[in-house]
Amino acid sequence: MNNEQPKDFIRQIIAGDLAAGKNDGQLVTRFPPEPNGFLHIGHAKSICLNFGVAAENGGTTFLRFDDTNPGKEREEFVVAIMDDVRWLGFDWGNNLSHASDHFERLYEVAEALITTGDAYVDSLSADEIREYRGTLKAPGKDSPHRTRSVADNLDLFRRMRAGEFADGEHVLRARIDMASPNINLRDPTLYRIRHMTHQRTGDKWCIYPMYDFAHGLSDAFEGITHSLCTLEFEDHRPLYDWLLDKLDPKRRPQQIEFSRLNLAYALTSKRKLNQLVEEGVVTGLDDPRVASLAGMRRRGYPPAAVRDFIKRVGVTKKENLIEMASLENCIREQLGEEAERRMAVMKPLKVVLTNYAEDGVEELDAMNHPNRPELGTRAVPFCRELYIEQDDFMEDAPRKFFRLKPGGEVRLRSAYIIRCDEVIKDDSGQVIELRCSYDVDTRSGTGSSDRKVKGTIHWVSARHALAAEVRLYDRLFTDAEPGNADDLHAILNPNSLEVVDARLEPSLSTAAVGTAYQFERLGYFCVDAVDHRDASPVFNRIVTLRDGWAKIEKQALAGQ
RNA sequence: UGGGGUGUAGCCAAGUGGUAAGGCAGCGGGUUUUGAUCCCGUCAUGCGCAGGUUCGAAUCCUGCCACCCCAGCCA
Repeated sequence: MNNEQPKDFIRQIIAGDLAAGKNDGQLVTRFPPEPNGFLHIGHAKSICLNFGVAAENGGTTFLRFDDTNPGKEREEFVVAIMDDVRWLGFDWGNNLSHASDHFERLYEVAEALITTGDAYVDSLSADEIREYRGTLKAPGKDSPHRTRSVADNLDLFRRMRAGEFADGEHVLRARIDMASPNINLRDPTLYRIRHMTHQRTGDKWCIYPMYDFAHGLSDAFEGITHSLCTLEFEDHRPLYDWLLDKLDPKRRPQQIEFSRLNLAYALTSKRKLNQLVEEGVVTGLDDPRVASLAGMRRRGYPPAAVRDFIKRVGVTKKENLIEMASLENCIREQLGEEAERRMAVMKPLKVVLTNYAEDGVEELDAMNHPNRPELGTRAVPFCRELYIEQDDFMEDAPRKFFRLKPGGEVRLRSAYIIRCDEVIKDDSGQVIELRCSYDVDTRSGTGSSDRKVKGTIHWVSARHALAAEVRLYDRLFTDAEPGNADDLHAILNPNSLEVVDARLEPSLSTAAVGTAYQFERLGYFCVDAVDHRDASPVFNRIVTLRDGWAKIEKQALAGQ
């Protein structure tokens, strides 16, 4: 993995500002989520950008909760978001803030704007305000209340704060230009009345600042130098700057916009996700099949892989739609590097080695990582009865099938070469057991035989293996069409969760919880396992299942 | 002629007047104790289109086209 951070246009601007000594050579950024839901992969871009660019330049980053709209925001999301940011590997230190921390100061600025004639209380209804605003092509017209005196405005605004009015009766507006071609400048609303309990300030306030008012000012209060946000706020920048002009802070933050990250087929819509939860299709917003950061964490995605993905995607102002394959490559690459390997058989097929001693048991040395000997080895028990993967045996195998077939040979990973001598079936013709013989001279690592066979498969000892109920999550839930799925049920993959009765290598005991895990042969999918002995989760990590992903991807594409 | 943005390969993305980086995907080959990994090769006579300036243009100029965002008392 290349650790050099490419210089995108934002990093170039910042490097230039720093070199020019702007902001006294300081760099302060912020990641400002509204605590109204879980963070998803798209947020990772903003997190990595804001925290990343600050860390690279010795700057600091605030984690600021934009909690200006009570009723939509909850403490539970605040906690989840902090967990996610930490998981991604970033630390805000003491720089944790909330827009609500600034409510008093924001109110003071509002009064000051009233005093200078830059803001006024409007008493039009929401519908009337919309009408007066005009349209995209036609200018708006002044509200009849636009000319209220400073004294009246101040009086009304104070009474708004005091709770004398009902929701919607009045609103505080900036006095800018009702004919501006930029609709955001047509006297934007600064404060609205909301008789609601705020998750942090309780019932102290019944008027709440709007995003545009609170955000720019919070940036200024916190000494933010570079306020990085997404493209849809480009039209808000003139308003952001208008506010700063009025406030005239010693350090003036600069808003810079970049395009948000869109992951093809990833389901990130809050509405759809909540529907999945309500219908019990997923266990929650942190279900391993959901593209939330919490889901990815449970799924076993290494945070370093997500960071690498964000780095590869880059930062531009271009609308984008990143292919899932790009993310998957980062995950696979990171896991391939860091994950220790263990063997587990998802769909067991019994194998009996007819020439192996009845009571014989030996401990074979297996490498924990095929390319990193420094990660050591572990002992894997081997005996007369084994389990292999049902898929690793084919009775009528095509020419190019390299795994086990009648009369054929295959190597058992870290063990011996075996030959399939006899196939045993039940009454229905189902293969239930294979009688095989092993070649004692081919024990792994002995070098006593240079015999080579084309195929290698994984296995577990039937006597020692842990029986486990394993839930296989083979992919993230996706939209049938990027960002446009009306029928939620049409986008669900019925095979996205499969429960199998698996057999695990003994070293995958409860002690292995949290151990990165990977099957080598396949691509990857997520596994949740429950050890039957104590019913606790044994591991929850990525397994490769490349073919499965490829297949399903095609299915989703064909479904359009 | 509302305003603001963006166009480089299937998907991202460098490039800032000197002759199109890199990654993903794909394709071809080699190694391999899991058909994985790894390695090697290949993949834009071309930069939305059309003109123009220049010895030289993805980069500069002109005109056009396409797509995205904005009319919350959401963020």
